[in-house]
Amino acid sequence: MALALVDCESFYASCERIFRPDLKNTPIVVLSNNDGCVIARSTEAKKMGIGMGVPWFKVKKSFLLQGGQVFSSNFTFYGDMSARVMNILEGFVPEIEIYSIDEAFLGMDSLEEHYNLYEFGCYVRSLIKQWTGVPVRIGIAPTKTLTKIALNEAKRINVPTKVHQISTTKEIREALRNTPIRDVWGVGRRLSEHLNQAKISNALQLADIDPNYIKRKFSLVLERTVRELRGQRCLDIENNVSAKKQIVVSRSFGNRVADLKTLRSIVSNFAVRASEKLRNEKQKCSQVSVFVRTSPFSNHKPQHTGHKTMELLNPTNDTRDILIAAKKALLPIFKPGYDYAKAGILLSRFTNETTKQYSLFKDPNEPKDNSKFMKYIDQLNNYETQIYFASQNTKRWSPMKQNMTSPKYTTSWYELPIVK
DNA sequence: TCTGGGGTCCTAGGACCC
DNA sequence: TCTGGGGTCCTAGGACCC
Repeated sequence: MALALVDCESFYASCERIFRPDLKNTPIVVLSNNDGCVIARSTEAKKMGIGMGVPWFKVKKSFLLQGGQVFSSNFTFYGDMSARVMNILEGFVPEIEIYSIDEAFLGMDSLEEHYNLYEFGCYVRSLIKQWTGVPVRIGIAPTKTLTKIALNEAKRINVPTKVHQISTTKEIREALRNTPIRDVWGVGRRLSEHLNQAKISNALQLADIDPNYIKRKFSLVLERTVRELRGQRCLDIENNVSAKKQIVVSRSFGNRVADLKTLRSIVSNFAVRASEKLRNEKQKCSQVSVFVRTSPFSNHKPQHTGHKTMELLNPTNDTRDILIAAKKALLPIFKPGYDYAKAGILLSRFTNETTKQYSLFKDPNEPKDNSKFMKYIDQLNNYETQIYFASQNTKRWSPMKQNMTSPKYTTSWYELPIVK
């Protein structure tokens, strides 16, 4: 019984290096929207002590002085590189779950009798490196939670191939003993605090507790984690991509926004984008929520957060309906006199696009289904034209600051790398 | 000055029913 | 003085993930 976890090393930072061989040993960090936080670090940057999620302004000076290279996030590019890696993996295994942009679980049960899994992992790793330039690490173990532990162990004992398998009880217990409780998949900040209070500080101690006791004292979720650590598979490979249950579009602003008019145009932009995503998913929603909030970090200033959910009588994915609902929701939560730092829209309560639920109180004047109109707009927007709705802010999508973005090397004809 | 964005699952407790 | 019991459904919020 074995699963594998393939994890792209420092993914965004590695992507930035692919078309910039001159940056081979240079420390690299990639920043979040607005160039706010550090969200990816190359090994060199990690060694310099740059933490995950630290505000960029706090480390900027020393990082750059030491010769570091910084990039704003270029998600279009990372998404494309991710698809290439996943594509290769799909060709090698019967079962795959793409877990995030830089991770995938592989089902290895059927390969086990024909292959040496460790060698198989090394082979896949070298192919991915050769074909995409992305370095990956592979952990192999009986359960998902243990594959994460295997990766941790590989790092601790510094496995040069970056591929590591733990399968015997001895290997597993040794790896568990060396994993701090906080590094266990499913144990976050709060849980690790509670567990530490109960004198449970490493994964082995957690694994040795009766799962039933854990369920009573903590939760069903942690019980599953314990069983997984003991080698009992509770989480399977989920290869049918299940439909989304909610869609969120939100941003922090580069500059604070205090007036309703500006805020409304920003929220309109979010609504338009969220509706596009919804149509892409072939779903309709019947709930639209909007939220706004001031910056929790400016605690000397008056704070306000507001959120409001609108129910729609008929499920829709028409931008016009969603825009109306979003603007209605914004009105009661906006209060003048506050400097807003972030806003967002959340669509939920999805139904399939093709099923139509008629309202008991159907308005006889309600227009006929005009989904063709939105399809047409989507088509236009996919090319060079850009159709806007009147309430949108057409100058900037959201008031964001970002100016260190690398080219869209692989997704734009105009930005293809040039070989000289 | 400057602190990300987008998701999932679980659960306690409220609303409601008979 | 004393004010049922048991069930379902829904939702907001918490915790976690990358």
